Amino acid sequence: MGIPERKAREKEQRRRDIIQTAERVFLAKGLKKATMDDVAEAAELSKGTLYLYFKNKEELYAAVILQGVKVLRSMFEAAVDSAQSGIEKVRAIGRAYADFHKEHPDYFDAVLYYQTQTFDSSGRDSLVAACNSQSDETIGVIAEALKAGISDGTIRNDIDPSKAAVVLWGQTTGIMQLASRKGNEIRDWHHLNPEDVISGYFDLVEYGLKAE
Amino acid sequence: MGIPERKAREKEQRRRDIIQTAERVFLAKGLKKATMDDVAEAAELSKGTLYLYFKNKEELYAAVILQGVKVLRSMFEAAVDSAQSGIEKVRAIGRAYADFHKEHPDYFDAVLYYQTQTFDSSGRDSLVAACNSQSDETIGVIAEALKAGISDGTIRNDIDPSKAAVVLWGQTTGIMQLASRKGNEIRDWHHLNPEDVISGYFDLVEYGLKAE
DNA sequence: ATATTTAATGACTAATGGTCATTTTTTAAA
DNA sequence: TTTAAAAAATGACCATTAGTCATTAAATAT
Repeated sequence: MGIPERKAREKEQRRRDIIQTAERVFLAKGLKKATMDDVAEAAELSKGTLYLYFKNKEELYAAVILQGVKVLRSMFEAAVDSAQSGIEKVRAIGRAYADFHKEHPDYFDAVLYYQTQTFDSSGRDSLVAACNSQSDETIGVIAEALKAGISDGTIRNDIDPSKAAVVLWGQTTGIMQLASRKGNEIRDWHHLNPEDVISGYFDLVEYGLKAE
Repeated sequence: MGIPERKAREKEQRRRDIIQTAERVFLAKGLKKATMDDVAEAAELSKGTLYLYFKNKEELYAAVILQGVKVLRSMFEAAVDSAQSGIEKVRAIGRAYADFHKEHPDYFDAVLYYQTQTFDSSGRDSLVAACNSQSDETIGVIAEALKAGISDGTIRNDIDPSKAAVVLWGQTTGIMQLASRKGNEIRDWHHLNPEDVISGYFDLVEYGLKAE
């Protein structure tokens, strides 16, 4: 009885194909502007078929977001590996986030979209759940850097690495969002360069974490 | 020639009425779910008339957002006045943001929407520009608190109050956004209470700013 | 060769932001 | 007061698009 297995494989493959096409279309036209018809045409399938494989448009968004979060996580990991001391690792992570924004603006927008939304009742095997899992791991990378810093004495030992990792994740996203969305306002109203705001943020974080 | 003046007054009044109605409708149904037809019906006007007074739906959103930002700013001001030392003022602002989220969740969502969007070519007299102005003043309140802290010696004097105010605004928004949108994930994946994350954040900020 | 199950289709619906020719109301002129 | 011109308001209409479902096509089993 190898036929059911083969069919399951084919179905899974088709699903993957759709995701890949959707990612191309969404990143090219922007999450909001790309329509399901666009995706269907690019995938050389009817729109109805898309809905056989994905509950709705948001599920397809989630697939793109997932790729973005994965890229971000891997950049964080590379950053951690590139630095020696714990405090340097943390700063490297910050720089990695800024690089991510610069090098992958589309993915950045996707990840920001994920951060902004509340996805209700995300089935356990859904793509949204996978995004949550990736986010968790990403925060885990931060936590590891903090722990390394506490071990090597470059980060004060009275902070809770797990909690601080979540805090850093949230506040850094806030800063990147501000720089990305309100860069012009920052310049016009506050006469500040967004880059300077970001580096000022890094300085403040470092000061808040550093031992001694 | 008093007629043009009277007509201008009436037009302005009608505009105000529409804004007030729109605010009621948007806050009741949620920004996304409320339709222009809803607003038109509530305002006892035809939909076409709405578009005589506002360019599009986003302009009406902006009116609601403006109210929200005004409330937030006034809460910040009250917080600053309630505290003595500079560092206490900063913490009070943080608490005020958390209270704003709790007491005015609809306005909080509106402000968050504003923070997330990039409004292109916002005419100088538009509501979006007014939001920008309010944001500017809100950040100004933070900057004043920081300056007070530097003066009274409770905040270290090597920070740039203007820059740090923007940084605080951005990162605090990020934390509030995380707590608001990903509270469940924080609980499920990291076994942390969002409230604890927020207070942990406040602690970290205080440590980063405090003198001595 | 036929029946059954599975996969795919695309015409259709519903919702909604936005428009515009037409109507109503107000003001100015005769 | 009557009529013409200007301003304000209307709502039927359009375009877009997410999502559905009866129908068709393809694959599999009998």
